[in-house]
Amino acid sequence: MDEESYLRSYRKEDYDLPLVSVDSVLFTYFSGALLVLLVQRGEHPDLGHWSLPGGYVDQSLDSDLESAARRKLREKTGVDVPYLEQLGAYGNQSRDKRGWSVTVAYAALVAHQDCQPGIQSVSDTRWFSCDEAATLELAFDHAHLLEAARERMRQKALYSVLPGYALPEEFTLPELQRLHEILVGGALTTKSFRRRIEQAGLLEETGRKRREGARPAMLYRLKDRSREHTFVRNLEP
Amino acid sequence: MDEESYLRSYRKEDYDLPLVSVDSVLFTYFSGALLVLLVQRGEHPDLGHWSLPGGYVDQSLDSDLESAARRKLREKTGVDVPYLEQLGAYGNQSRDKRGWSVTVAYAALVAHQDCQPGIQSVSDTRWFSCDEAATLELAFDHAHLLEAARERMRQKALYSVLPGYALPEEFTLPELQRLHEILVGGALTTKSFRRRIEQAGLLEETGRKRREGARPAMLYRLKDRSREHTFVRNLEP
DNA sequence: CCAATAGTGTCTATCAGACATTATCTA
DNA sequence: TAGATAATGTCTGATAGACACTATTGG
Repeated sequence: MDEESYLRSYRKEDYDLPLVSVDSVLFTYFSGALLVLLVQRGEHPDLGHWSLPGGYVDQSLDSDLESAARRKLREKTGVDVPYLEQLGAYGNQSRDKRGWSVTVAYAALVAHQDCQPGIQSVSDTRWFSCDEAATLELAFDHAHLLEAARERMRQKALYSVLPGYALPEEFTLPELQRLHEILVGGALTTKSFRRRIEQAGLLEETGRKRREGARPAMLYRLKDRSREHTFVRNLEP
Repeated sequence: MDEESYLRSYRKEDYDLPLVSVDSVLFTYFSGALLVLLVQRGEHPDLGHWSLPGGYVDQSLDSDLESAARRKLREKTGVDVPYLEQLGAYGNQSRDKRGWSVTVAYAALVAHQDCQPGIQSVSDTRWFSCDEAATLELAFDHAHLLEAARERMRQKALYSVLPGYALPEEFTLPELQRLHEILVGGALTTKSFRRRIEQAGLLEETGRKRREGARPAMLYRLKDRSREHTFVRNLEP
């Protein structure tokens, strides 16, 4: 039999396939806290529980896994997130009561202000402080995914400036440092934090300043290179 | 409707599900070269092409994704690999001619000698030098997965001693360094390489020595901590 | 002895941590 | 001016790179 006939005769229905979903842990930073977006489930299973934004891959809508994750986030936030990174696939026979299932998890970052309008229009969706979210009984294994995303971001905070994508386009260095400190779970030394960012040339001064404390702080923008840059040495945790 | 009735009435058949497979990039080191295990496809699609060891998740045999990957590797090598790490999920509508499909890719390491008997008993499976494999027309998107695994291992070689799992239980430091150098794609400085391994206490002397060149080299074993340890600073690429 | 590979001593360069200091604002 | 936050200067410490050196083998 040649390949063409094989493909014509191939019937997916003959196989018992796992369910496939995508789920995203979308973080943002707002008024001094790390927030994560949760959606209240309106359907079984785990009806009423809070869960990560996500759902089944739709073969007609999604050309690949990342598009599926982006689509789900767009449906809940109204915007395309500026940073999305795959965490990994989690699949086993027990994580979904409906049967053997696989979810492909993503970690994502967005500026709070950019998606506030979109979120407020969807009543089942809201930001939780990350700490509070960790205490909730999330649907499926989403507590585990949240934990994994949190740990991934902690690492990123030690060797990159990626967390900056959770801030508005213009932000101050003290702001960025506080965000990194929350992710890392401890204080960072200002001097080291700033020195390496400057030396690597990852930020662009806007020229403007903003006052939060006493002295106004310079506003910066992420340069495109920031997305890929990693420092060869980690900061102390 | 309560959850129980929902689950009773839920029929997976009502949904169009993607195909789900696992594929592993199994590396080893033998006589100065990095090798990767390939399997010649005996079925459509891509009949006759070389491919990564893997296949569909079997819901009755596999309790989770990693078990599925381990099972497939066991079928081809006869052994349980000592190191297996998820690379990520790759899913889209075009990677498999049979339709929308997802593969969960793993990178794995094994000592060449440990699985030689198992491999020689399976005629469709053999080691290729990694460089040669990269030039083949592999099935599906396996060339891409191989590339991703290679890059992941390159990084590991810069900040860990994980590549050691591709060596026999007892190995010499020059051997380990040569392996790291192949992964990194360039020379490493012996002094730095050895110093950091010693300082972190990642290896255990066996007391025995082995001669390859002139002076015999001390034999070492990986300590368990090696699996998790990462250096805070990368070696120069 | 030489050639070859294994392994070390030691200096320098780089970059993070510590911590004092200066700068710029409000009240 | 005091108090607060922003930002920098400068020293120290850790660790990687460079490179010369010693060690151990066979021929």
